[in-house]
Amino acid sequence: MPELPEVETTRRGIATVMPGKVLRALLVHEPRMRWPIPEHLAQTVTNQVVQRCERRGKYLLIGFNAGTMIVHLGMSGSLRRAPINEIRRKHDHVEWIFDDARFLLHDPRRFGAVLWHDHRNGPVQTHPLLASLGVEPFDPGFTPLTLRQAFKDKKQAIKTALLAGDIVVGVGNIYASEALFRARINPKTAAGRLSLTRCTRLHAAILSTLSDALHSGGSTLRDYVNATGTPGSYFDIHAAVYNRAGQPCRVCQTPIKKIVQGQRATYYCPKCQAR
DNA sequence: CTTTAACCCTGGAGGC
DNA sequence: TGCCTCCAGGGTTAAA
Repeated sequence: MPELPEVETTRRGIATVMPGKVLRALLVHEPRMRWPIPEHLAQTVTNQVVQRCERRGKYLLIGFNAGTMIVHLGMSGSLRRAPINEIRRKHDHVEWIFDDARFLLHDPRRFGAVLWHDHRNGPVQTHPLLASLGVEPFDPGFTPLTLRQAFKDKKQAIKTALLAGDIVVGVGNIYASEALFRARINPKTAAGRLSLTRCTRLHAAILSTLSDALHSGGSTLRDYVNATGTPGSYFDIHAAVYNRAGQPCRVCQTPIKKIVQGQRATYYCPKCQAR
């Protein structure tokens, strides 16, 4: 469910509530996530004050004085505020309980994670899961040259290289296809063959795609929180190519193609993205 | 070192 | 209805 825009929207949601508050309880109803939720996590954080709510890539970082909770939403996760007395539903695996607020981690597929990084082991950024992540797309350090340098000598297809997250984070499967369409670059092009000109186009396309999606992501998340029925979905977003196989390109009417790269679906216009 | 593929898991959609 | 297969927005890990 979450790509970077929804994770960032989630972060903003918890950041307006959690910091400065005492976490009264952490209820772990299902510890079997991507990795087991540490057994002693609840007692470690109970009655500790949340200092900050940050994000690195698609990881949410809930900071305490003693350490940082690392939360990932995986493919199907959401972290939403819920009324204190609302009945917990199926797949609501973890609860954060404050005096006047409550948050539920809901994750049917359990690809998500809740981990703990003790600050005695150094800054959270040195955690193995975070240490080799690429630059944040909205960081000023992310430039066309970042891409050109990182792609240099790579034989990997550009789509796969983008998705790997070790060059720039936050470009998920939907937005990898969307950004390449905006940049008019064929997803199969070897990363190392991209000129600086095309890296500049791709850089701008990544920023505009993510920034557009951030607004949509925010609205789908609000729908999700308020939903009594089905949550908002990224499939509702006006995608140029994603999930549009066989349908006419919005620019040239050529049917959109679907291929598989690295076991993930890629969509592109064979005419607009000829190479 | 780079690149590829298997795998973790549930549920929804569509075919029969 | 039911049963089956396929597919899904992520990312780590082992193997080639």
